[in-house]
Amino acid sequence: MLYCILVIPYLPLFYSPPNIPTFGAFMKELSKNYEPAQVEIKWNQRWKEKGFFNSFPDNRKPFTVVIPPPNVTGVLHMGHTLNETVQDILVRRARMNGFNACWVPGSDHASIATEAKVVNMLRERGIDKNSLSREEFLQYAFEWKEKYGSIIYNQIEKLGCSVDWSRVTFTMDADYYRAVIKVFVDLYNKGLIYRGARMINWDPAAKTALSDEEVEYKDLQGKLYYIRYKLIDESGKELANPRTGEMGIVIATQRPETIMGDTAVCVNPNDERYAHLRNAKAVVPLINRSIPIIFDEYVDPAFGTGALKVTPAHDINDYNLGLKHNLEVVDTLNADGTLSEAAVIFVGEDRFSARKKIVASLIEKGFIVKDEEYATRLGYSQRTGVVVEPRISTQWFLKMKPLAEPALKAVLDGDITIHPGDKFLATYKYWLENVKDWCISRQLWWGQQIPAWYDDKGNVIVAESEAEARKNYASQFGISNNNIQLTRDEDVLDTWFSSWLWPMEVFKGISNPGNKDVQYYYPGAVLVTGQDIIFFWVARMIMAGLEYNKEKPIEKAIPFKDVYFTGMVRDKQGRKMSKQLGNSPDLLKLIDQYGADAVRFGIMISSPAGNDLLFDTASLEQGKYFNNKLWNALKLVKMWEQKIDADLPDENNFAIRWFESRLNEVQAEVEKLFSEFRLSEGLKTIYSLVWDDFCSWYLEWVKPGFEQSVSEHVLSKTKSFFTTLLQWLHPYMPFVTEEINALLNAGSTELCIKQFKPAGKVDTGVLQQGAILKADITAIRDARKKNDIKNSETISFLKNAVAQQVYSDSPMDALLQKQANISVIVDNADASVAGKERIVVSSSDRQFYLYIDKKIDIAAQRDQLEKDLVYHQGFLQTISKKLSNERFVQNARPEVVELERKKMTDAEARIKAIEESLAQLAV
RNA sequence: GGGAGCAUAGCUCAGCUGGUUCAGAGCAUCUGCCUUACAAGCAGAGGGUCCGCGGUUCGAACCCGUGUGCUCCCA
Repeated sequence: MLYCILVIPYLPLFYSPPNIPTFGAFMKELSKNYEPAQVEIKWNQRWKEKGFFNSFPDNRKPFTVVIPPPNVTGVLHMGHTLNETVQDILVRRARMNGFNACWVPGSDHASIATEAKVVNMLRERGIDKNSLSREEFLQYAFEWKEKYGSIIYNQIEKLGCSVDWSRVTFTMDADYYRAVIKVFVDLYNKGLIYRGARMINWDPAAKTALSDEEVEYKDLQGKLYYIRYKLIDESGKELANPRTGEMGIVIATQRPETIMGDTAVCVNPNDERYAHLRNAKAVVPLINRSIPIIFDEYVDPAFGTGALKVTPAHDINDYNLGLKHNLEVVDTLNADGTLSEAAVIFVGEDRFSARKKIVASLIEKGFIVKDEEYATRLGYSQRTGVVVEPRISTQWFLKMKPLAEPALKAVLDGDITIHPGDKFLATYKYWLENVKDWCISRQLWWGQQIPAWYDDKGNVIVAESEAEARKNYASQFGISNNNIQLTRDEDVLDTWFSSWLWPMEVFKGISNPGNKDVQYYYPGAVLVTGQDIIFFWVARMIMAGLEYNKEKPIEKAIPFKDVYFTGMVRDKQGRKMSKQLGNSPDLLKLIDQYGADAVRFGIMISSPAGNDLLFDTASLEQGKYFNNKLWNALKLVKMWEQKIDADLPDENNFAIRWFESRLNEVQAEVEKLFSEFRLSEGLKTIYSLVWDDFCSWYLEWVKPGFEQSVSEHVLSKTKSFFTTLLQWLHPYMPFVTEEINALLNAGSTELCIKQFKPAGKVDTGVLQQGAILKADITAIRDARKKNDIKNSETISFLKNAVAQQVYSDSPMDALLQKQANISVIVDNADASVAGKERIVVSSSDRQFYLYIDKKIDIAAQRDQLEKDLVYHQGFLQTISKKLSNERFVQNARPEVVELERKKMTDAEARIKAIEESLAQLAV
């Protein structure tokens, strides 16, 4: 016994005949499971060597996509992964559809975020930014960019993105820089850019202005302090309220630390409580400054005490009141958020600690009447996370109205289509209709320096270079060039002021207008981006595109034809991915673990257009399993190559005709889904076609029995079907498909450039037959399972008349027998049936009888059949009720009525069949 | 405060112009299988008051109103 057990497993190795590889040998050639790591490196190299993704203008139609340039500050997160995957799918598909596809990669200098990181890096190295010159600082910043930019580019490549690396662009490249400056000067000369003092959002950590869009509001619980201000009349005598006898006036504020900036107290002119205050003055507590009482209907008498302290330097509404009433502006804060000299007390103290101290001394001196909890809202800097400080400052602005109007029109007229439109069109429209001027200056060094020069009197000259500025200044002011002292504006431009030129300037459309590339590639086909930057970026690109291509027809002026918004990637629990939560996975680790194709699959399968997706590695696992399924199908087909028998009769014609029609049918479906940008559904459709139709049905149908041969025709057809499936799948999963294709069809064209063929004809007849066959096989397998008949067990078999009719097609009949493992066909009179139990299997109106030796549970069968009968009778009843309803027959569309009639006859046939079966059971 | 969206199986979601072989998919669950491509697999199964209420209609997951719960955007 022991001897046998030890020896038998080794026998096949010794006895394998020559020339026919054993399964063992075969396994050596093709690994047990698909192993992505080496395959991905290999194909990335080969694609690059052959330059498949480098695009040059030619006479094909272009398909241009510009990557939303990731910030150089870090690494790609899952949101990028989704974006890049979607773009790659569209670009690869276009390339395979005859377009000259060009996908331009690049990155964004992200001024605030990057500068903050560089400053931190310097601090860690013990260098203070303020000790550096601008040029020195920029050198460090470029060093940073080289390091992190390359990390991002590496990730893009690892993911399999088919970008044209020869066109990689960075928003601080020399040409790009010139383009931004050129646009600034141009818009200034057109009167669209102006400089003005405004209340702006100030980031005290980054010490820069922010645009409205860079501020995020959070609800929180604040405190409202009621503070009593002393009142005095013109002679300096303290005033009491004549009606109540109360001294002074009580004011409610959330920000007691700003009282030193108060320059008035405002009350409503109709508020009788304060009618006695004309010509009176209030005295600011702690610093004893007297300020006027002003009267304005802006104040709501019902809110708080009906008296408002006015601090023009620190609140936009107060600022406007100040303008109206000609108030002094006292700015009590420094740029870094500490109290300034103007505050008189607590100078140099941070605003939040100053608040505590001021509250303490107000309490101590008896100024605070009470405090109460108050639900409020604070603005936070999107970049540094600190509370934004409203601040009066001189900044550069871009007038938006004239730019917004055409940008809105282009979308409303359908020149640009937003996907999914129902969701984001309204948002886009609302923003553009209510757009405010764009604050474009930033108090930073990392970015394009504003090309404005000032003389000592504050006169400003805007020009593309200092030389030109001097020349213009000289001619404007009549001074000889040599005597001019000009200083350049210290500030740089908002990052979005450079990235709004992206679709043009990646082709040097601004720095070298009308060049061959921009003429060919502009406008882009589709822009893929996150919905969160619809205002920051998308709307502004449309504005820039229209502004700088005014002479062209609209379809040539827009920066892209379609905009596809992806949703946000959240974690399994639906939380946003963030560094603080640590719930954002490392892309490279995921690729190591699952393979790039599986990552792409996982993120796409769970990503309905425009909806947020909950990222779960379970879907990546599904992708990995799918890779493996493809790999194993390859192994099966490769094995058949060793088993060809040219003389074999072709009995698999039915399976081949059926699958061919399925392919053509699904191709049309997939094309429609793509035209609607429903990429996730497209993948699902192909996935199920591969796994279910191809692997579970077709391959099983044509698979030769153990140690049997396969015909040349079946093999070549199967390979061609498989290749087509790989080709469709390629845009989603480029590596595994390319690899399998190469192994399946040695020396063939690479999939990434192989052109799609138009869909062939669909034979609906054979599709219907296939559906019937599948249903019947499943029904018989189910019956076997329910009656505990092993698949290997031989059964005798009889069909009713309807089934006999359906299975008069003999190849189809052969497949039914093969797949249901039926070996003996009997007729009613057959002697072999005598004494056997009979199981009734009904599938629609077809009935199959299985004869077996063992006892079966007739009662259970009867129960099941009776349940079916009741259901179908009920069904029939509702349909006949519907059809006997005159209003239905009159109002419904004819084809609907026809369908109902068909349903009725089908139900009748089904009921008849079930009744027959029940009668048979009774025998 | 203003606006938009969502609610369907245990989970994540499809469900196009309203038409009971239309309540569906994937994952998860249960059952049986190591069948020479695949146990990362095969074969089968169960599972839902389509958020509540009212209305329109011959007919509602789908249209309208309303309530509840959640999400996002803007101030």
